[in-house]
Amino acid sequence: MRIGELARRTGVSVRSLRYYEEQGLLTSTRSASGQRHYTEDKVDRVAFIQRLYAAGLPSRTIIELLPCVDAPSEGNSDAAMEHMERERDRLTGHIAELVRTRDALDGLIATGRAYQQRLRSGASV
Amino acid sequence: MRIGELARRTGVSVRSLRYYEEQGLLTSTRSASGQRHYTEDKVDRVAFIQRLYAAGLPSRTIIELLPCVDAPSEGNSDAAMEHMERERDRLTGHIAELVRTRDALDGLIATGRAYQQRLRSGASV
DNA sequence: CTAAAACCTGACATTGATGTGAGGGGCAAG
DNA sequence: CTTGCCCCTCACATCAATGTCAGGTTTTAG
Repeated sequence: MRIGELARRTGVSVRSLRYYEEQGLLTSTRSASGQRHYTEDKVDRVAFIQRLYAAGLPSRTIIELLPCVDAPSEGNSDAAMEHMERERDRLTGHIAELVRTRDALDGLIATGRAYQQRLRSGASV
Repeated sequence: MRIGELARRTGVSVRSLRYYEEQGLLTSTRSASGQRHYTEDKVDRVAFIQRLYAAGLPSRTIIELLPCVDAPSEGNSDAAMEHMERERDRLTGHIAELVRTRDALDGLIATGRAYQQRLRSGASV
């Protein structure tokens, strides 16, 4: 498929797809005229890249990890393994923090709802 | 306390504290000579701001939410409540995504470990 | 064949949080 | 008084991902 279709199917902008390629995260074959062509599996890869981005991994890190995805257990250096574990732990900590923040938001929301409830039931300010 | 101490105690750079103030997220009293002075409770506020930032809320959003923190249930407009609920939901979705990503990383790590195990036990490539 | 739609490269713009540096006060200790 | 450290403002730099525009080629549909 060409870049437009990949963009449509992944919800990622054409610009970003070219950027991923520039960063070495995504590969494509080129037609004689220079147009990029992608295989079906690139859809999943783009989705995965997006998730890593969303997880806050910088592309530098993603570049290190992708070989492990491409060739699971082929040349996974100890360094790469350690890097993955570090990122996993970082992510775990980050998740915990987000959960705390969400709980704080929930608390605020509950307080606010209770107040609105009181208002509606006729209490004056 | 002055800005340097607040920075030290929160682990946030002096630059960032001034930026928070510029964004209306943090207040300070000024001494005659113009130096910022903070009360003890600002330590917690800065920590909270940092967590909201870490949760990916842009300062625009944080500005909307902070009044609800400052005066719980006082003038919480419906709009602010809705905004908080939206952010809470967004956060929930984001957390779920991060968990998925972490699980994917875990999978890669497990695969890699198994491979290294095989290597160590004498299998050749 | 032609027009529209999609693609190409390259470059500059943007956003948000933060770094950094210049140039200048404020204040305590020696 | 001077040295050193902390503070002030202003302004420009940075980083990463993405947007956007320009000028040009390719593909597709009619």
